[in-house]
Amino acid sequence: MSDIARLAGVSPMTVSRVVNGDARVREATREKVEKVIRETGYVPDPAARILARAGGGRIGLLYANPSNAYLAEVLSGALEGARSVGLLLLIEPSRAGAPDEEREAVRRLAAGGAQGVIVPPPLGESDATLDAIAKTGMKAVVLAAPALRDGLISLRVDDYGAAHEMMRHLLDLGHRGVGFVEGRRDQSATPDRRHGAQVAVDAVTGATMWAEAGDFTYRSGFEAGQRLLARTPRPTAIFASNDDMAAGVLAAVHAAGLSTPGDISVAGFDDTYLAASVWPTLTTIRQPVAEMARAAAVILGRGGEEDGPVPHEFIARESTASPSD
Amino acid sequence: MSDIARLAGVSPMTVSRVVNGDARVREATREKVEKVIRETGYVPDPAARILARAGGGRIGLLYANPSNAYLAEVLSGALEGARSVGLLLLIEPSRAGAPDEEREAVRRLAAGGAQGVIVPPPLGESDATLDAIAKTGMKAVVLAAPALRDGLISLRVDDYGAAHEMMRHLLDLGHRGVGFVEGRRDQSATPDRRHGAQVAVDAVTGATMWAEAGDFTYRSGFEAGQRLLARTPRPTAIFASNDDMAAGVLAAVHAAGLSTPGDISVAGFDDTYLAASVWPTLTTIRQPVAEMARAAAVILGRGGEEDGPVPHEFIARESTASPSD
DNA sequence: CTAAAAGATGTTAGCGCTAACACGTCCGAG
DNA sequence: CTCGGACGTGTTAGCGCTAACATCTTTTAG
Repeated sequence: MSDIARLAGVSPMTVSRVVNGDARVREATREKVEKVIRETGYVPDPAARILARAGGGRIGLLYANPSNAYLAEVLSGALEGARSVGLLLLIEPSRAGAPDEEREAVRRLAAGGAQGVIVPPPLGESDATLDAIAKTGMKAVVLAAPALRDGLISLRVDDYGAAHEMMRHLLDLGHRGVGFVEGRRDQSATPDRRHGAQVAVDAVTGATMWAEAGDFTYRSGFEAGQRLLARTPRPTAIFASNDDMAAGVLAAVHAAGLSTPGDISVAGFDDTYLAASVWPTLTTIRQPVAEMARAAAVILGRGGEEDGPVPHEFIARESTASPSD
Repeated sequence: MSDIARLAGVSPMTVSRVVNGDARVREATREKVEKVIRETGYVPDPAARILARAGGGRIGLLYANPSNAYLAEVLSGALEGARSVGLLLLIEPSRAGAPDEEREAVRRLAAGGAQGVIVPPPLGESDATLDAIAKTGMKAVVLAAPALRDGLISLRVDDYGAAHEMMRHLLDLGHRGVGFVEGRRDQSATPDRRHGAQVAVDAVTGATMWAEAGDFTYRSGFEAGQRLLARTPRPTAIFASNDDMAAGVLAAVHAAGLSTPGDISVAGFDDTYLAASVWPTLTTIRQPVAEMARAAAVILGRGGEEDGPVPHEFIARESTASPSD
């Protein structure tokens, strides 16, 4: 860094300011420094930055295995958000369902000097993690989960509204008997989604919704799909509360010798990688996960308190159509 | 750290020695210090360690979106491996297929002081990434890909052997007409797996293998499955060269009104999350991805040169059985 | 045209740790 | 004994950067 400073004819501190996007640097100076940086290919040393900020400027990202499908997006978003506000991202593996490990992960982040922590699902609804965070006094942003404790900031889509919208879509297509596959009972999005779907159905005379239990896995979707297809009258559409289960429902439909969307429309929720790769591709609700993670990093950095629902997006694909009769 | 030193009645340097397992510390002193560390829950600041070690002690992990399913495992493994040898892990998003971004990601790591880099698929077979790495002089360990350049260390399972073993399993069950779904042509595991399967088939008189193209996606598996099922005589088993495609094949089997494994056995490869979540669960080959990533970090840290195939594991689940006739 | 405010840059100190060397203290060989 | 070395521990300096404050320069108001 001092080399850069010398080459640009300024002090190291000014270089630091330029690198960190400090506003109080004259345009001419900034350009001079940036030019030298570009020419030399200088990149600041992350370790030194962390150290110098000692206690400040770091945030943590917890992650647990089950959030598999999200991880790449969460990571990218958080990394980018952290970079944009000049924060360092400490990444720490945790393990949902193993309270000791969850606590240890939080403790590590705190020991690492994180002032804030991003908590993706399913950790955001885990008492062990939440309590440990509260104890350290770190700020926390939970993703896709409600703010279960005071002081928590929640970034999530409006599950109720999104489910309502999806069910509305199915009803508008003309479906009157619709199956619904619920998610895990211990996640608060589950009742929200079901409720949204139910309210949409109740608003249409002659429409009925049959709900079946599920646990967000492909397999549970497959089984719930089989149960729904065995009903008389048979539903003409099935709305599963996540994509994995919707894929399972799709398999059940095919296994029953029926086609999608010809005989049965199928809808999912989340817009994970799976939604666009199964056949037919799934009509679903997109949660802007990367965007949420980026926002979380920015909130933790700037100390902002932006709460409230994140906008979701209805994604129409091939798996829904009007009933054939 | 100085707190620990004070509490234990020693100098900070001695604490450092204890933390780093330096041999020249009297047993009594070590115990005293360790006791204090345990009681206080002290965790050394990785950033400061790295910094003090002047430039050394950092490795990078590149990741590209498509490696979605692997990411969580690769990350956990790499993080743990890095921690175990006291390295700082720099994580850098890249984008396979965008040469400029790939080069930029590598450049960033090099500038960040990484002396080595872990390259998960599909970046390990990308010229842009590989050339950029060579230019920086960093050591590199590629995961699940061959060492396409001199000096590269490759950590991969024996694709040929594993495919041979899986096909052998199907033949042993009594299958004689077996479908095979290939992966993307630009990944070297593809011919290896096909070849392994082919050789196993050739060793059994009366056995035949029909290969279909695929590109590792669920959808391509579904389509290849449909083509294979349309053949006469129809295969009694289908071996797809990854789990996503195997799941697609499963869907095709069900769509054709057939059952698995009753009518058609299906086998996958990789043992991703999907393999255990579809119904029926997939017989597949497990690649110890987390283990490989951990090993990569350790190799880069210790400067070891351990090469050679990583042991894979044959996982028998529900999707394969003897043919019904 | 001057003084004070505002803006831009420099200086000093230190983040938490570890190399490198300096300093005891105890040992056994001569 | 007495000296060289082995051993255990402390001291000093500095890794590359940034907070906080100090200083210098420009602007603005009267």
